[in-house]
This record gives sequence, structure tokens and C-alpha cells, in this order.
Amino acid sequence: MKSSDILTIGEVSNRTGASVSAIRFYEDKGLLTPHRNAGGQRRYVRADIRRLSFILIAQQLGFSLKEIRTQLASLPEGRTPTKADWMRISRRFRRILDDRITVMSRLRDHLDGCIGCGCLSLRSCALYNPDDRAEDAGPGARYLLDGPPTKRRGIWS
Amino acid sequence: MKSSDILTIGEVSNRTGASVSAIRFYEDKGLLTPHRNAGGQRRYVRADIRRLSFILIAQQLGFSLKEIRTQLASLPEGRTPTKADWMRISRRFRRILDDRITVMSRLRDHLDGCIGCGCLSLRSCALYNPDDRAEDAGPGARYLLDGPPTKRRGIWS
DNA sequence: GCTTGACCTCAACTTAACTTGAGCTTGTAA
DNA sequence: TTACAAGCTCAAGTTAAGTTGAGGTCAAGC
Repeated sequence: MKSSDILTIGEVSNRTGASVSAIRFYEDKGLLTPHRNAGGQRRYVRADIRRLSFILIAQQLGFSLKEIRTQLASLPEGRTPTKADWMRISRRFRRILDDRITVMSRLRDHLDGCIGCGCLSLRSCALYNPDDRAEDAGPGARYLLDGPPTKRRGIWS
Repeated sequence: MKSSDILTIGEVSNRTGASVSAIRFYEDKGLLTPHRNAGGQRRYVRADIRRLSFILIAQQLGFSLKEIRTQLASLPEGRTPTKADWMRISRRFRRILDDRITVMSRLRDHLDGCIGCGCLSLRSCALYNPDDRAEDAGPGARYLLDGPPTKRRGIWS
């Protein structure tokens, strides 16, 4: 390595593209816990950067900081996470992505039929599932997957 | 039709599942423009409900109110939109969904490799494209599609 | 004709994910 | 050893998409 293995927040910002304020914000939210030097400034080591990189990638994938924090919580406490630790998280995220892709594909396939048809009768429309909207379980419309939860009516009935 | 063709906001809320406050909010944002009766109360006709239904479906599909408003702006001003009008919008949304599904699939396929590998070197990682994050062009990581925009460095270089 | 539930407006609050600014301290290069 | 860039904390502002509440009006049934 050319540069030191211990970086300041500004250096981390340059390497990752995350803003300094965002990096501090993630720490506030408990996603990062860098050490401090004698003067109270943050100092980042490899494992910290790796966590941050993971956060940024997971955000690209559409995960919230809350979901990301949950996943990061599964990493070991006492030691630096290994490749196997990260792979476990990767596999979990992949399964979630698989599901989201499946849902989006089905929605897409219903789109013409639903928006094009005369009814737009939401409660009986495969594109629209109000029961999902209450939860924060990611992209909704679960019943395209699971089947309708209750009986429903058209708009004009 | 059993009930009247002119509905109050409460009736619309019941039919569609959208809350009364949300329906008023959409009007505030210029997405709906119902008539008022003599007493100043909102009255909704078929075409209004159809717009609202479209809004709710598009939200399920992950579109923002801003994007939805843009699409609705393409509907005719003077007359009630026809099936053909709605189908045009549907086709546009389907193309966008197609793109998003493509992007997500590629992200998923890179996930293990990127999170699993030792580098996590964001700026050279196919999963991470900071250049996209500035724009608000929907799910980012465009350069999985388009190829890298600039030269990049690894975290530790 | 009165009561009561549904409606009305407007302002303020909520959460997520940050950014911006003020005022102060640390670190480093000349 | 001093200048000044970079860091620090804490408070407040920002956008999206609504919700909640206060205080007042409308409409429909008895």
C-alpha cells in the first residue's frame, strides 16, 4: 500500500465518494464506530472502510439504513469480519433482491392489462394491494405472489 | 351502477383504500382536480377516480409523485382520457420497469463477487457508481448498463 | 330545525437520509 | 510559531409523502 492504513474522515470520503457529513451521519446512526486519535479526530482502518463500502453498496441496492444496520449487526463483535462473514450477508441480500425482481416482473406483466382496462378497480386489481402498504416490507404487492388476502370489490360496485 | 356516479371524498377513500388526507394531499400537489359542490365540498367523478387509481398503482410500482405528475400531464386537457391515452402511459411505465428490472438483475449477479471479494473498492466496483448518486434518475448504477464513466481507483491505492 | 357525522382549511408534526452553518479545536507546513 | 485547512459538535434546514389537530362549516336524518 502506498498510503497509510489509517485514514482521516476526509481521506475516507475521497476514497469512497461518500460525503464527510454522511460518514459522520452513519456513525451517529450506529453503522460505523471508528477510533479517535489523541486530539479527538476520527481515524479509520480497513475494516471500517469495508463496512462503509458495504453500506454504500447496499444503499445502491435499495436497502434502508435500518435494514443495513440489522445486517451489519450480524457481523462478529470481537474480531474483524472475514470473507465468509461478508458472504453470508451477501447471500441474504441476494435472496431479497431475487424476490424484488420477481415482484417487479409480475407487476410489469400486469401493467398493460390493469391500466389499459376500463375498470382500474383497485381492490380487485393484481397491481394494487392496500394490505401491504401498512407494512414496510420493501416493494409491496405481495399477493401477486401469495394470492389475494380477502374478498374485494370494484370501485363502482 | 348501484351508487351515484358522483362521490364524496369519504366514498372515494373507501373505494380506493387511499386515506382522505392523502387524497387531499394529492390534490394539493396538483395530481387531482375534483369539482366542488355549492357548499365547497369535493365531488369526484369516474375520471377523477381513474386518475387516483393510476396514482396508487404507479406508487406501488415505485414511482414518485413527481414522476407520476409528469406522466399525468401527458393526458389530454379538454376531454376525458380514453383507454388509448392510458395505454400510452402504461407503455412508458413498462419500459421504465423493464430497465429497472435489468439493473437489479445485474446488481444481484455482481453482489457475491463484490461483497465477497477482498477489495470492496467502490470506485472500481460494478455495484457502486457515485456519479449516479447526484442525479435523481431512479435506481442508479447506470454504468453496469453503460460502462464506466471515468477512471477510478481502489480504496487503498 | 337541530343534531351529528362528514367536510373544510391551515399549520404543525413525522421519518429517512442527509446537508448546512455557527462557533470552536487540531494538525501540519512554511 | 503561526496560519489555515481540516476536523469537531450541535442545532436547524431540506425533501418526500403524508398524518394529526384545531377550529369552523355542511348536509342528512329524525
